[in-house]
Amino acid sequence: MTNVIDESGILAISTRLQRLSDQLRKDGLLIYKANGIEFEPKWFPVVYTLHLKPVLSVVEIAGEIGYSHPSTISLLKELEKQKLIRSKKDKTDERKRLIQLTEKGKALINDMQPVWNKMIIALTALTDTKNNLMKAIEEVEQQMKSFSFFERAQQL
Amino acid sequence: MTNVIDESGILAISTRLQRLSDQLRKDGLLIYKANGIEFEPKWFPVVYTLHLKPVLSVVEIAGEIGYSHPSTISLLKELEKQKLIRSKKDKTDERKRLIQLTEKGKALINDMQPVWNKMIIALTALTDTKNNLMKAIEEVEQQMKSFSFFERAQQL
DNA sequence: TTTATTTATGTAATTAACTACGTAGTTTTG
DNA sequence: CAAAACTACGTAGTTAATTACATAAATAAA
Repeated sequence: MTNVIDESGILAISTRLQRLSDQLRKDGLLIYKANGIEFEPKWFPVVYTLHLKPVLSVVEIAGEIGYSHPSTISLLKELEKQKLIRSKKDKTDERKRLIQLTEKGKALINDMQPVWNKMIIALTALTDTKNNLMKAIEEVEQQMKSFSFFERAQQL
Repeated sequence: MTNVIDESGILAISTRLQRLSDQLRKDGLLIYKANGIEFEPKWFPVVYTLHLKPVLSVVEIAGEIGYSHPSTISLLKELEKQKLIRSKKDKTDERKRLIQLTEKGKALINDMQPVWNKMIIALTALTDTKNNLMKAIEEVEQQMKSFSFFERAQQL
């Protein structure tokens, strides 16, 4: 811990969060690879969403994963190239593209289950410290919902 | 809380961290603006580092803030364009560029102090919940140092 | 039933980080 | 002390997200 940012305290919290996120994502990729799974961590939100809700439009997926719709479209393009998802027009609303997992996609999820389980165990061990990271995130999001960082700072 | 990602638990922790980081950074920008300060949150690590250690080379700054040196160079270019920093060649080592704050940079830091204080208060209030976010981050980084996410998952 | 508004999707340009590579000094080694 | 290895910096290209804009279909309103 010799560096300034680690010592600059809470002002650098955004940087710290991002760094932690990146590290976890990088390790995630390594874990999939080491287990012979061809899957990128950034695909997880879309694939997991379609696993739980099998047929959704582009905007619905974007809403579920909390990304903008253009970001979602580009993820969907990658997943389509991998043949993990496919899409069809909604017959009752011609604007909508309905997305679903392909058989290959469903099979991959099946193969990934044991890896996801390992990840859950490892992440739980990693974050189950005196101050639980997942709970801390949830608590802060809750706090922000009632009163954002901006509002709090302006009120002073 | 209707969306899937918020409910998918710890597997989506990297996405959650990133989202929180983005939100805080966006609000940070708004706070600077609302206080009449022309400053971008992404400059904070470099500027704060130079505030504490007044003369550093490019690679030293990169090390302090935990970024790659090309990322650091591009931040330095922006700060130089804003005339907040300047650089000179190290006479004992011709490869090195030594960076320092300009008078304008130092004055800006002075003007920002009250804003930083507001931010510290707001962030502290926001994150001082049952599970303290800053402490949680530090604890997880400590955990990862002895035994990474990848290592933990592979060992199972 | 036109017209206006909203919604769904898509494209283009931008941003903020990265890795990979190249070059020029500096240091180490045979 | 010449060659090899290392270090510092810079550029180019990539990535994963964004915002802004455009278009077409559906819905609401005049």
